[in-house]
This record gives sequence, C-alpha cells and structure tokens, in this order.
Amino acid sequence: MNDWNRDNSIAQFIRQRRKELRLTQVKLSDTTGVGLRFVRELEQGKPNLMTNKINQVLLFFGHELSTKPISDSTGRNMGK
Amino acid sequence: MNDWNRDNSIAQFIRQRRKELRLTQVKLSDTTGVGLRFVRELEQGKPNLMTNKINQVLLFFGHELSTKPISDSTGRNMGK
DNA sequence: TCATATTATACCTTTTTGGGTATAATATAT
DNA sequence: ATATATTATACCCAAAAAGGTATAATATGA
Repeated sequence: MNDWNRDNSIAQFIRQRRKELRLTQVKLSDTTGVGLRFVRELEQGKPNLMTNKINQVLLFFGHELSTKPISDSTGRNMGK
Repeated sequence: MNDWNRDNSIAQFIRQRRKELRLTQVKLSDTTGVGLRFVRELEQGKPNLMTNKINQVLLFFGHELSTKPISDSTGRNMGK
C-alpha cells in the first residue's frame, strides 16, 4: 500500500469520468498518449505529478488544471 | 526567450496575487519554501511543473489546484 | 467455479525537474 | 541619469518523475 491521497479531487475526477465512458486505464493511456503507469499514479492520487501530463489527460475530458480557493469546514476562505 | 505560455491562467493568478501583496519573487520563494527559480518558471508559464510545488505556493494564497472545463469562444464545453 | 479482463505493485532506465548560483536585463525611485 | 531593486537567463548537479515491462492481486462474467 502506498501513502497517496485517494480522495484527491483531481484523481477522483479522472477515474470517475473514465468509468462513465467505460474506458480501461489502458484505453485512456492510449488515447491520451500518457503512460499507463502515469494514469494509475494519477488516479491513485500520487502527490507529485507533472502538470502537462495531467492536462494531457484532462483535455480528453474537456477540462484543464485551474486554481480554486481552499475553504475550511465553515466555508471560510483561507490564506493571504 | 522561451516558448512558455505567458497567459497561463495559473501563472497569471500567482503573479497577480503576489503583486497585490507587494511581494517580490524572492519573498514569495522564502515564505512558501519553494526555490526562487521555481517561482519564476511558475509565473512565466512553464508547462511542466510538479503539482505539489505549485500547491505549496497556492496554499499561501488560500488556493489549490483543481480542474475546470475548457470552453471555447462561444462558451461551449469541449471534450468527451 | 473458472477463465478472462482489469487494476495494482515492483524493478530498472532514461529524461527532466528543481535548486543553487552567477550573470544579464529590466524596472523603480531619487 | 544613475544607483538600486527586481526580474530574467544560463550553467551544473542531485533528486525524482515517467515510461516500460513483468508479476501479483482483484474484479468481472460466463
């Protein structure tokens, strides 16, 4: 078992969309052009990934990396 | 000159927020703990960056990496 | 159950990032 | 204009990602 973040929202998004389209990891790897290992690390929430590779996959789903505010449990915005 | 994407939205976000707080790249580098070189590559829109490093900077601004739909000029959603 | 498909883990290699530093270019202020 | 501060570019090095492949584990279906 690795110590990656399974409920990483990006990871979840990818896996969910992939399953909705009934694609295997292999298929997604082929069609997006990233390695199979990368698809797995991505879906399993490996913390350190290359943004261009992620975007390469997200593009297939019509998405891209962006930023969003972090809110705590009360909905308050954090940070400077 | 490099061929990076200057109007990368994440890059723009970082630089804009940094300037609003009147911080130098050096200051931001120090306070976030990432290297100065990284801050520069980030703001200049280098496409291949490690997500954890970006998040390390975004956290300071109360943000984090996420995904968003790509829309064309008409506002239509793209992709599968 | 049993065979197959899909996903997960482990090992090795190549490639590239990120850090640091030094230097050059640009912006800012007096 | 000129001194200073800030940002940009170029170099090398260590550390780590991504790819490939092989094997194990798990899920799926007949």
